Amino acid sequence: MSAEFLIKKLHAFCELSDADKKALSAFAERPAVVQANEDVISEGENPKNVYLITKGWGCRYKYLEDGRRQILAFFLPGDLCDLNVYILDQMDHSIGAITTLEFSRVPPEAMNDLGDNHPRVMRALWWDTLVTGSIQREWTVSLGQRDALESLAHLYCELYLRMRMVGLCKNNSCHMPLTQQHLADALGLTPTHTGRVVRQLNETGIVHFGRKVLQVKDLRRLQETGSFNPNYLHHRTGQR
Amino acid sequence: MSAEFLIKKLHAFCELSDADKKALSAFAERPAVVQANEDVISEGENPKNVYLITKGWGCRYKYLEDGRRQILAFFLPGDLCDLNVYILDQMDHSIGAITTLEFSRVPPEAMNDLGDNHPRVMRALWWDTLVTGSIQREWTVSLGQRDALESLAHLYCELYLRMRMVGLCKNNSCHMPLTQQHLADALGLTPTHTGRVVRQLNETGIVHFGRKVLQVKDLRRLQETGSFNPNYLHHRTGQR
DNA sequence: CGCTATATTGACTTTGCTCAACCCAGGTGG
DNA sequence: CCACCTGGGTTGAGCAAAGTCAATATAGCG
Repeated sequence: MSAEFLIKKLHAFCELSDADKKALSAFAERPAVVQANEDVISEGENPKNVYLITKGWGCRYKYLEDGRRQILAFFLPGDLCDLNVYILDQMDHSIGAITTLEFSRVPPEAMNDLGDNHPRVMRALWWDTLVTGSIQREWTVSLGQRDALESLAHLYCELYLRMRMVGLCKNNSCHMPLTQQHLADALGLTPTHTGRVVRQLNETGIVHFGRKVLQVKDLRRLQETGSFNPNYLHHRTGQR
Repeated sequence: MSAEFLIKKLHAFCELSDADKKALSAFAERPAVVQANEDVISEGENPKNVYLITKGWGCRYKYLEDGRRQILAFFLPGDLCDLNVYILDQMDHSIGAITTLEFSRVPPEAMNDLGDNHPRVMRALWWDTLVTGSIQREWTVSLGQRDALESLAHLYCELYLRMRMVGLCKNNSCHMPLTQQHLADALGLTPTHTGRVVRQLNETGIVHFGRKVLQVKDLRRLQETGSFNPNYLHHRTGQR
């Protein structure tokens, strides 16, 4: 039942029936695996499926000609990539694995089928897609307006709440297998400066990141530090 | 026939039949108007329609608590906002007018109808939505990786090509009713620095922006300056 | 145990920010 | 038709945030 994380996440939007859940579970049969640093699909390839991440962390990213890289989004278990991307001829960015990554390919027919027979689920998936777009816009805000410390705090909030939504937090902590290089590529900073800012935030005592674990000691203050407003995640209960 | 710009744009994706075009034209009946600096819809409101911009320029934007503003995207004639946004309870950002703005509200029923009776058009609209997402990601890349000069050149390219797609360029020039404040809010810079960079780019002779007109004298070199690769616009003919 | 990744530190540079003064063009009203 | 006003644009000096580069430390992992 490896669609469990997706099902858990969609619960933040609406209740699903058992039949709904069963239909979603069918998505996650025969998972594929890629190793860390390999691509699920690369820029320029023709996308033929929707991808459902069932285990591990991944990211969207894009290189410029001269080697600069921007990470555009992180993928967590339960994340779905681009509901109808197969309309396009080629990917304009890549999707890569950060850890060993397990995922399923959902063919367009399966999506159509879901649309015909489980409209409530389809609606929930569209909700998820809209939230993904909203997260992308919030990254634009971070990169444009927030300074390094705020941006990092904001990213911590996003990832912590998303992990919590799929039930992957315990004791105010969650796994976060990112290097400072990953954070730097996501935040548009250099690894050196990212390191300084990570330390600076650790020293506040509000949060601690190290050894692949993010521990949020004071979520309220972390949100303040990152000028984080959870409304953009469109969680039914308001997500705090 | 104020859906003409949308129809022209969709041509970059596929051919549409006369029946298809007629169905789209129905979208643009009874246009509404807002004045410059007013909102089409504001953050927090419940979105009930899809909006089609038929005339003028607008933008998506978002304020932080302390008054910093980030412009998230520019809207040009022919642009459609958020195909199924009415799934959400409230807007997580605002859509505002830059000039006097003419737009139509397309109700969900009209969208469903289009999906049922004109699948090719629906597919074209989804293409447009995917391109909009791709543009959003490219802004993330600009803000994260490109310096001020590159970012501005990249934005010039985007806006110029988008205006050209809807037939609003003449003699390598197009109308661009943006102040340096708008550019600054979009690029994550201060107006002062934006002004310096605008002048700097004008002085290269590659492009000229002033008095609300953007003149592209050497598109190839402008693209190089902005490390601009048009593939992300997913134009059928490759868009140069 | 040693190798490679990752992370840390320090000195110096650069890009873009701040703030304040000033200028200019175009629209308004006398 | 001209004077004024206002919003936008420009200039300059000093400053801060983040970048660069290189050396060093540390930590997982085989």
